[in-house]
Amino acid sequence: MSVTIRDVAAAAGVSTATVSRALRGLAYVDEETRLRVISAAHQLDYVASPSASRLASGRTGTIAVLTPYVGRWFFATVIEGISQALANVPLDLLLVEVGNPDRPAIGSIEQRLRSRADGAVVIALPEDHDVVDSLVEQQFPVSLVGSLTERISSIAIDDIDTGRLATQHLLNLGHREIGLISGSPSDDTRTAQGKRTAGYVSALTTAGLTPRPDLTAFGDFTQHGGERAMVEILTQPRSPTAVFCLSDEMAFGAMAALHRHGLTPGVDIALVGVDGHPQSDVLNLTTVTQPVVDMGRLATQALLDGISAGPAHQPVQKSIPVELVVRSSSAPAKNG
Amino acid sequence: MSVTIRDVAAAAGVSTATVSRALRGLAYVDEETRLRVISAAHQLDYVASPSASRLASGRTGTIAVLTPYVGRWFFATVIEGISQALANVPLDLLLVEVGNPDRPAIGSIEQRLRSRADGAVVIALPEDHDVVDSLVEQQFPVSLVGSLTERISSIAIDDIDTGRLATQHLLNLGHREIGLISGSPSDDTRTAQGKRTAGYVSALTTAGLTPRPDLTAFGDFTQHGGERAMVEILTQPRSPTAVFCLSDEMAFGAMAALHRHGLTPGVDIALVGVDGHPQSDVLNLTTVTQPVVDMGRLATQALLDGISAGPAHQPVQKSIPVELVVRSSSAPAKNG
DNA sequence: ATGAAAGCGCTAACAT
DNA sequence: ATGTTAGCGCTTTCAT
Repeated sequence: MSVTIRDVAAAAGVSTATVSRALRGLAYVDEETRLRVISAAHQLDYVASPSASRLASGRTGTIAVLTPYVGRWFFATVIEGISQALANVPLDLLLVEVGNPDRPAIGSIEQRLRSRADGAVVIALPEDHDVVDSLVEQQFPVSLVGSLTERISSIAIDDIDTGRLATQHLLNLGHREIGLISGSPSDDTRTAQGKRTAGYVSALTTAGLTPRPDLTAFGDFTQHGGERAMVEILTQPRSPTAVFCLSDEMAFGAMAALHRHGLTPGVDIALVGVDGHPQSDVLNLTTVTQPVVDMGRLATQALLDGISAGPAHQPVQKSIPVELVVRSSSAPAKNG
Repeated sequence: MSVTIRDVAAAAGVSTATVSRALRGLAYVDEETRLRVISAAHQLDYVASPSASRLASGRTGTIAVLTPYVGRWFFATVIEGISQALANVPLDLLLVEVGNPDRPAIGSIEQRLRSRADGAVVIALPEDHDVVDSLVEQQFPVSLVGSLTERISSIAIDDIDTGRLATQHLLNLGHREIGLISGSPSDDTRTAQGKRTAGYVSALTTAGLTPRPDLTAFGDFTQHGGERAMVEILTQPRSPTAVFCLSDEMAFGAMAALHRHGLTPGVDIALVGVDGHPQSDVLNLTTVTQPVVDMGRLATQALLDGISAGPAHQPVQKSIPVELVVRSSSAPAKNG
């Protein structure tokens, strides 16, 4: 079909082996020869066939990104960081949507991945998720972003601390009836959701309060879900004076619900989110921010290091510090 | 390393050719044989090596997505649509960030793509962008989302109309001094930005008005940029009573700027955006919405059709209808 | 309906 | 420093 390594070899008057070495910058090539080869390759507009070199070398030259969602802010932003980290290395980025219960894939992902990528950055999947587990078991290089674990490279914020920080902030403001908008009803303590909830509970109990189950609702980590959840909470007999939302997007929805009920965030009900979504600024949402792009970049770097160092590599674990950004959505309890 | 087609062949007592045929669902395989092969493959946990089959067949089994940004809402959402369209076909999704002036890539993208993907969905790049041009010239299957052109499959909204619609809405409300927040100072008329601006100008001139250059500012399609742009506009001697923002994200920034200046969108200055970003709802932003996920899905489908139909394929052009969603950010001019 | 065998275009020993 | 030569694991004629 197109120009092959043989054409370049012929044009440069060398063997294909020399072309291969010269073009990949390997040693044992006379500088003069290298230049001749490069020039020939350039002239012929030669590009090595990835399939061929992958087959021959056993390396795929690609990094897979495993993510449950691609459009949501947190995930898209992590992917942006990964893409940045990959911009200056000769690796392809294979995007794989996984574990989205709405859309099951064909065939097992672990299986397909094995021969398709040299490693994977996994976004927001717990360490003992089936896919992660079987990948790790197969010695497949993996790096997690959004959850921390000892045996695998992983970058995340301290979610328990995040929950505690947000809740404590509300407590400090004098709030005593603090609701919670979580993602889904699950008592899985390994997930970000589980940990943030644990932090929330811990802060409350430390303050001598008991979490009221009737003030917990679920928003599926979407804005519309957050809106519905807030409505649910508002229809309870005794409304809270503050609500901790496990993500900014849900908090935005909660804000919308408040507005629709003629209430003002920070005046009638205090709101705190998690993420540091760009819009939290415009909407004056108090939030616990995390450096999402950096996290994607760091996880990718850890993965690349792990791949080049081999299985002996010590996994990198990095707990990224979060920061509470106080805005007008959280104000002192009016009280009485 | 792992189990190959030969192992399966041995286990099933057939040749590798038969295994290949059986597993890919080709004809001329006895049903009984096929079952035996499938069962053997299953038992051995066999997965065909993509590099090998790609090399042998000449097809890459992957679709590239070319995008200038991965984290921004519009782009991430289009990618989500593409990912959805690819979920049920055996094609990999290769994500390639291009044309982001901040981060030049290594080597020419067109060149690398040729041997890496069977086709590409290109997001928001004009038809005569270098990359698109050279791809098309090489007969490489391409499908555009975000711009329309006759010779290539393309899905987009009518951007001129979009600009006109938004501006006309403001005119209908009685506004006469209508500012513009665009992306960047460029008079390229092929881009979405150029066309929306043209629609804006057209609506104004049709109404007998002359666009005032001092009421145009640039926000780089980001929220912070939109904020700065709005500040610029506000510091002009004669402020407008309304501003048309070429994207919702910039409009959010503009809202923030207004708030910071003690002004209320829709009361002091009317605002209209473009996109239908989920947050436009919470923020009560009047906007021209486009079905972004669908557009990604449609473009992908068009690409796949084009690939299977061969070069004879008639390109699909689809101009997606937009819809003006009126919210409280646009109110009648106070007037006098 | 199935098998044999020749590649696909590279890389990686191994020679020289 | 460079060339020779076996594959890598599949697909695809061409036979049978």
